[in-house]
Amino acid sequence: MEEKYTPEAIEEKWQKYWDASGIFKVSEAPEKEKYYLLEMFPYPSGKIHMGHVRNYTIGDVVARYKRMRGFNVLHPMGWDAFGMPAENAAIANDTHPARWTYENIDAMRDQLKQLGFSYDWTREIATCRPEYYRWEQWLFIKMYEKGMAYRKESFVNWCEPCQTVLANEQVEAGMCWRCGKPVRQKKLWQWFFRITDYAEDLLVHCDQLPGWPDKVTTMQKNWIGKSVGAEIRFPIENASKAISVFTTRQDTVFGATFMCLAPEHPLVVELSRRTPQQEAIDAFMDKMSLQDRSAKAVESHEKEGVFTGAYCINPMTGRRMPIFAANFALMEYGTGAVMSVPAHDQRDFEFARKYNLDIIVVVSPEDRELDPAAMEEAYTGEGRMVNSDRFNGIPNRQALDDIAAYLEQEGLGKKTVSFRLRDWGISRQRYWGTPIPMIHCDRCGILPAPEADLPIVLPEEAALLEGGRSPLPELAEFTKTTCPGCGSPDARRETDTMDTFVESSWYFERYCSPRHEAGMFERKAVDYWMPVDQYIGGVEHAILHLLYSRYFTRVLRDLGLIDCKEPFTRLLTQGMVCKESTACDQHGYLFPDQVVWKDDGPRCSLCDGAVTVGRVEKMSKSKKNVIDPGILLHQYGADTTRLFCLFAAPPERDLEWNEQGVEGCLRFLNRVWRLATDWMDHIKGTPAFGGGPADLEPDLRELYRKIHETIKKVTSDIEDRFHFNTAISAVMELVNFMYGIDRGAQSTSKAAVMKLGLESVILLLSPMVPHFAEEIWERLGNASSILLAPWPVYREKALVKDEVLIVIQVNGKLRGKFSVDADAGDDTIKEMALSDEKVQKFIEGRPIRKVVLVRNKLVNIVV
RNA sequence: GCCGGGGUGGUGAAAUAGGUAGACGCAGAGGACUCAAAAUCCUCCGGGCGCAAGCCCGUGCGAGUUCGAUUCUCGCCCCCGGCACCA
Repeated sequence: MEEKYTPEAIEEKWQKYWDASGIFKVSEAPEKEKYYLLEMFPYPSGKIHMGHVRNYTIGDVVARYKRMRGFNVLHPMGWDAFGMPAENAAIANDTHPARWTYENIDAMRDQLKQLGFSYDWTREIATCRPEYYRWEQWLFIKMYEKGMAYRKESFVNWCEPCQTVLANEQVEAGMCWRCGKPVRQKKLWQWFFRITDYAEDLLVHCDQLPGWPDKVTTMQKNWIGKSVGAEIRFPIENASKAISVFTTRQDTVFGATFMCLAPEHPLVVELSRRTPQQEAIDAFMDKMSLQDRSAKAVESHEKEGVFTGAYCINPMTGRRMPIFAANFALMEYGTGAVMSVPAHDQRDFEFARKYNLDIIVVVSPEDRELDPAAMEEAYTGEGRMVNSDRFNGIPNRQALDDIAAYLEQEGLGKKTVSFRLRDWGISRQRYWGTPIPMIHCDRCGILPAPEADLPIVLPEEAALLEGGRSPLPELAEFTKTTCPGCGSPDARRETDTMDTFVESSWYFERYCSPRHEAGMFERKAVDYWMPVDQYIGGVEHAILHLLYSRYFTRVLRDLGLIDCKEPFTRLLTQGMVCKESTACDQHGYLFPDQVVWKDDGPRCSLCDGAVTVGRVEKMSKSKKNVIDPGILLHQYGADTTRLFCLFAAPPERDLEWNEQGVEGCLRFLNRVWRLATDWMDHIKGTPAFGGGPADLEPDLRELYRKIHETIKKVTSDIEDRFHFNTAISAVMELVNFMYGIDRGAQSTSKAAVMKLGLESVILLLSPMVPHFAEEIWERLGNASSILLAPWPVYREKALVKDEVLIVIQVNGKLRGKFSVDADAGDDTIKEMALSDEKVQKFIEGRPIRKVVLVRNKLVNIVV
């Protein structure tokens, strides 16, 4: 083994071998323990980016590791292939979404293969293929039949000039990103999934996902947002109707002095008719239709409202309460109406001050008296009830229950729970998505397409219309159909397509039997593989994708299609890949290779102008702070690229890209290569040392222990917490140690221990740098692939140390250290610490108050 | 704004259950090898004071709990992710 490490040749060789041997192809093997490892599938945007490389490298290490531990590992890959970017690219490059998507998939598959990932490529899926979405349509119909899918009116961003619905992303500062004109809120009939039926269940099981990071379950719980309170009816003055509100503060109902309705609330317009406020309300509604109504925007807007001209009656006090339309009230939450208690709610307080509305204190703190006129903010703390008739004097916490019970008893309201979670709107007025398999008939209404007609194929050759409009509504060959109810030839197909989150909510189940044609999946395959044992992906999906997937898994279970309830047993959310951005005055943002780093600072390679270095942020095309993995692969090879992704930071942390760090990784691989080369002749025929420490002379015993310590460290770093960076560090330490072993004086035992060391290094690194490991493994004389070798095990006996290092502190500060026999008694250690020369100096003349002893670690002397 | 996370040397990071802060890399400095360079190998590398032994300071900022805090608690500052039609 003389020659240099040449990644290109080695990587191609082993990729071919893996491919030809079909070693990553798996099937159900009930006698073997299964392990389903899944990484979030990519959107086929054109090229692999560093975020993908990182995500899939992490996954591949775990997959290969588990395989070496004897598991039957399912590790599939596919494409989240529907979505808006294909439409945007089609418009920008005068191509077609389907063509663009399929070309991207081919390019990206090649890149993934170059990285040497251990996928079972025979299971590849693309969600834009009819074979896939056919079952999504089938499921939609099942859900419709069970009442889990329904239609209601809701708002969309509408651009009048483009005649299109816009995604939130396509609205920039209230304007359309294509034509720059204002965007309006428009009401449309749309399809929804009744996810709120599962709100409680999804919430409760957040606490039964021990393999998930707490931060993710916390975010999900907050997203579901359960609150316990009461629904109270406020009769409208001079009308037979009442306004229903949801509140968690029914204890403050005696302090409610006005009512706020969401602008979208149907009563707003109704109540203002034929009142002097009619015009003001119309103007307000006009303004609101131009305002961004997302929660984010609503929270940050200046609170404003308009009197509707109508009043309602506080059912507890009989007080006349003006009814307002207010921009901070959300139609989607509770009932879309808020009983306003300005004394005890900050938002209501600000609103009352602004519009000069009455403030009545009903909860009084123990330590002071509240004066409504002098208050500077709402009092939201606890206290005793005042101005609340029969409830006066009791603690407000108790009043929560008492008042709820009273309301119920008097028929004025009832105890209830409310969720922040809303039903999942899945309708998209877009072309590049799964057609919703419904049919509109003038006579029969809305009916599902007959199952035999599935899939309802998206016409792939259709072209987008101007402004990015979906061609489907105007495509007669698509829309024209026969009504399955009455046979009328004038029925029309639904032209909305589904949210792409729908495809990604069940793809992990489809992977279990991806070519199954008789149903969504083959029962025995899903039963064997599901749930996913380890799911890995970006933290940006912590809420929506994961919640929708959990929901879908419940739906499938309730439809009797699968057994499993939670789809992902363990979850790892990885951080983003970041890099500083660079820009020059003339050319704006610059790609990293457009910047020349000179002595007087960075310069633009195009104009030689000065370059400003921006902050480190997520790699994105728009900021041009991207590293093309393709170039990296070419320059350093897959193994070095993979190693750097793993070494630079632990997975959950953001990773800052640094070119020099990559070179360090290549250097390390070269170092291992050289170590193997240097020792090859000595160790090739020798079996790895299998004895115990007692069989070795002291200097080899140390190497022997180091090897076992490394195996233990690497194993627990991978198994328990996926901290590959520290695992790699540990191997580096072992390699550094092995470099210190003298090659001059040879002995059989030395060769045997070195063989053990080198084999361990290669085996421990093999999930991370698989091509490199295969090559050295082969050169060490092994006839079969390293993939078939078992993961190394450490011996507890090998780790035992004769002596331990004890640190001495005086008042918590480090003052000395000494070595002692591992089995020395506490008193001996204390004595040794106290008699230490340096320590003496610090305790001299001061009485010893306490001596703290931590076994095998430290002695702290308190004086 | 709300929810969640993060902040440690010149730099990426480590310290797994409150116990030696900075492992392992990168960059840098010095040396060896070389005609020379590259590669490689060896040594040094948080700040201040000191000839030295050593002492003091130091994990975003301020307080607290503790014999002992990067780690726990409270308050603040800055950065990042999500906020329902980007995926």
